[in-house]
Amino acid sequence: MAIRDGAFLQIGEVAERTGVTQRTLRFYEEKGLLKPPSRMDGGFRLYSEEDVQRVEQIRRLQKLLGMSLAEIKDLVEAEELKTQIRAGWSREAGSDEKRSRLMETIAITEKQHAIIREKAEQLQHMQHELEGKLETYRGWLAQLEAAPAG
Amino acid sequence: MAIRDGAFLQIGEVAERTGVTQRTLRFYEEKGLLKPPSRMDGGFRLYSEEDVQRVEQIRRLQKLLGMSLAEIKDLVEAEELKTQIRAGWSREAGSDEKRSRLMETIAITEKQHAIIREKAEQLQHMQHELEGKLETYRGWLAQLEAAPAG
DNA sequence: GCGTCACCTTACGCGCACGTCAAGGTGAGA
DNA sequence: TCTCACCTTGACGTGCGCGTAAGGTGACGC
Repeated sequence: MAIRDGAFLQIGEVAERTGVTQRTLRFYEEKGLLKPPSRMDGGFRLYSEEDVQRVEQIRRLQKLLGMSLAEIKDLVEAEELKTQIRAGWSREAGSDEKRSRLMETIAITEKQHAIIREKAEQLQHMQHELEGKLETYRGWLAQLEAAPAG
Repeated sequence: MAIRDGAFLQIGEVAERTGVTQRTLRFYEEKGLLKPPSRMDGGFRLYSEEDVQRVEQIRRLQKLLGMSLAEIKDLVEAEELKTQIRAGWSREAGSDEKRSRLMETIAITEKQHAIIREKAEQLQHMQHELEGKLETYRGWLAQLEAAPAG
């Protein structure tokens, strides 16, 4: 039976939910894409829902953007930073530090945004190109239907 | 000195123009992504402008969509089919065959379109997500600027 | 106690997409 | 004819992203 200690998941469940293998989860951890999860006494990994979302994000970045894990690592490290900021947001040190951290976060997010925006634009370009081709082909087809002579 | 026999290019020039290595060009040929180019007497490969465009398309599909060369091969084979259709368009057999080929081409193009459309949509989703985050962060920053007390 | 099951680490293996020599042939000018 | 840049075909090497045992641990059920 699974453990369901509140919101913690074992590696098998995380694998099932995210569609990756356990090996992949350990691999991501090894490569620094996932922070080392907490453990049970026996050494079993205990993942949070946040970890699950991280995995899903990694997969999206892999499949949508074709990014390498090294590149993705940079991005998720940035995400980590954001989480840290939110965590210590209210109770922490001076507002100067908050401000500088926040600006860093914004800079990182803007970078991510720029990357995605560019790809999205290129994809839309390809999309429109294909739509044009399709119209052409359909035009030809219509001509054929209209003039059945060889 | 390069040869410039009309529109034919040696592998080195193609490499330079497309930004891939000569090895990569031979590799693509080996894998069936590029049709075997014509050759000089001595065996040197002679590429056409069309080949150059094919290479550029392959690279786009790789980088934008993160597709494997095997997947790309399917797509460019479809492109090849289209080219064949256009080549033998007027002088070839019955209009029935034309029609069926054309419909096949349309089906292939629609598939490509569907793939790209989906990716483009997902990317736009991510893009909007990031834009939302950015607004949030900028709001926080504004709050900080307004209330300088720790 | 014993089996089963889900997990653990360690470590070698694999497919992909090329990189990188090595050894030699080709083409055109001095 | 010589030279030299450019090309040829192997064939082995490399980095990435995992796959796949092999051997062991801890908790549960009988």
